[in-house]
Amino acid sequence: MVTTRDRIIVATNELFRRYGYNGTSLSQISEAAEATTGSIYHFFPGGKEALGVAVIDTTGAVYRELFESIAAEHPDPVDAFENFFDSAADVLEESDFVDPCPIGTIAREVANTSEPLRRAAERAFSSWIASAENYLINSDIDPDAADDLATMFVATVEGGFVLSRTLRCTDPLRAIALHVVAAVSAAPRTTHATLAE
Amino acid sequence: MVTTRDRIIVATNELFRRYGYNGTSLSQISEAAEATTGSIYHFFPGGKEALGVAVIDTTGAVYRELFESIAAEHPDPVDAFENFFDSAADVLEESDFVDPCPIGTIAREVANTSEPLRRAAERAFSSWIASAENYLINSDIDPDAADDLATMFVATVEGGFVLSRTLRCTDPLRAIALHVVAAVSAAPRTTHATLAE
DNA sequence: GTCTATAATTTGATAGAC
DNA sequence: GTCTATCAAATTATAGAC
Repeated sequence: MVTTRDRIIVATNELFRRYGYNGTSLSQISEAAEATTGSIYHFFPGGKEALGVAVIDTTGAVYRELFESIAAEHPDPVDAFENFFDSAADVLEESDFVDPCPIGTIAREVANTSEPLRRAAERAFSSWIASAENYLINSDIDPDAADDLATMFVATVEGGFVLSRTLRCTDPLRAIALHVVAAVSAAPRTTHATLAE
Repeated sequence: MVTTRDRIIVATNELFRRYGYNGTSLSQISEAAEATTGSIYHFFPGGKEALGVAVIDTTGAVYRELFESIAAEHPDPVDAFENFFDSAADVLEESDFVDPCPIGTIAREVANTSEPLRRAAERAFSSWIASAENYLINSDIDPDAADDLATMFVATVEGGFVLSRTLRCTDPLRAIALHVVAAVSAAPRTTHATLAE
């Protein structure tokens, strides 16, 4: 069942992807969500800022789960990261280069003006890094290397989105994918004790 | 001689770094630049958008020149990239995590609403990639590898800024630097014909 | 080139009926 | 929970004197 609250969050997410946080007005949200400002303030008494936090938390979890579902289908991390970047490039192109995710944009807009929003973005980024790190360790990448690798992965996703979206071309995203994959390939593996020892 | 036009551009750049494009008002700019709105419109008849384009073009050139001056001092690309990321991390920390550069933020805010601003950001990114590629080729990196490497460099800078600024910690930037440096080290070199042949 | 004054619109947010 | 009406403040931009 789609509640009014859900409709507001989904519509706001779509608007933030296109216009960012400061570029989206409550009247736009009201219209797109088919909910009056009274309704918006009923569900989000904290106003636009509280709504923004809810959008970031929701979208952050969706993207973490997307990564984890791709990871679950690809035991080899090289395959998983290749697949993730390929999918991201396809989605970007099909959407006519609308940002796939509003979190990075909002993070940059409000990092110096809203602690609640900044901390929501921090939660999202940290959860992605932790998820990627966990997957890498379970795929026998050395734990000491996994953290840096996961951090670099999230950074390149963010950087790739900005470049590809601004240049309106998926080449940057695909060039970056090659290097992330190379870094994963080159990473030291966990050495397991064998039965023969 | 510092002209009024210069003052407006510098002040706007500082405000955009902190609050983004949509988060900065003309009244803030007027106050920070010590110039009335009449003056702002005198120098930028196209209003806020035209001023934004001027800011992006100016800052884009400044950062390209910064990279080129670091490159000129370090013949070995590994040293150059290491130095660049180290400096960036230091600057970010010293400024209490204010964005060092407004271009990526503006690019994400307006990519779907202002073609003049989007194209200005595209010019800046492309000039950085071209500059890094040119330097890599002159440092005997294989030209086929140099383009992808330069693209990845710019993407990781952008991604590293978002992560480190949002997490208020330079670790991401430093983790990323390690991987960029590793990618440069692993890149194929140009094989030169020698006199002995 | 710089100034003040102001137009026209939109912003985020609230009050109170139903 | 949803609605309409409305507030005060801020927004970009312009006009015209100096």
